[in-house]
Amino acid sequence: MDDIKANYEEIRLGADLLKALAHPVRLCIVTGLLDAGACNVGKMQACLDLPQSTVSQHLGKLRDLGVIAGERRGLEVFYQVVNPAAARVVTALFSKPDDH
Amino acid sequence: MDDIKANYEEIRLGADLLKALAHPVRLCIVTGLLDAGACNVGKMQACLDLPQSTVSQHLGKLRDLGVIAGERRGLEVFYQVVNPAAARVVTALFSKPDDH
DNA sequence: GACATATATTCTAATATGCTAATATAATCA
DNA sequence: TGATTATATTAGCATATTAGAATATATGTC
Repeated sequence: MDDIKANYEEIRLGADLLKALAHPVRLCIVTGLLDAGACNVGKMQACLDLPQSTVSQHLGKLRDLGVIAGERRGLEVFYQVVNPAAARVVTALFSKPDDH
Repeated sequence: MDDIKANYEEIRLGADLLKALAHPVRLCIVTGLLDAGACNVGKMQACLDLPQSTVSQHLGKLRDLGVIAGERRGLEVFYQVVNPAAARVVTALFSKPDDH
């Protein structure tokens, strides 16, 4: 607790990553991508039942923070999770600890 | 990706937890508490070098979401992390994956 | 090139969040 | 009881975030 500001930069970056994940729609996207491996925007949009621009903006935030990356194939863009820390966080969040 | 809304309530709760952690000061507090086990407010305040009310409000948010709980001893209140999912998330966030 | 489809960006209004200062509560002690 | 210390709460303002509509940018097809 004494050197709480020593690694403040790391804390700040960590908080930014958590903030990117701390929205139901974005968390839903990342969770879904981790399950599915990859997905194109149209399908996500259909699953989420949200306007195209809303989904695209959330994807943009995740992209800007390096959580996901997209690859274009023809008209479509397929996204996947490329940030190991983000994947660890989401897994940890939803992992049921062993009952005992 | 198909049943992305099936467990939407779980997603929403998870996002709320991440939101509580997604601020540098609060993440700093939780990280510090996980390291130290417990700490009183005055010491946190001194470490963080922030006004008393600012720290108290952040503690309040963490308390309201069940991330931390405080126990009064005389004039002081000692807080500790009581939410396993929050602890798992912070640990996952800062755990260095093995190089290989 | 004109058109259709998939995705991204920009703008705006509404809402949420964070900070500061002031005030309130709780516990201790003289 | 009055004063002191530690912590919590409230109110007001500034800033950030969000959703949705409109518009823009690829890419592919005719």
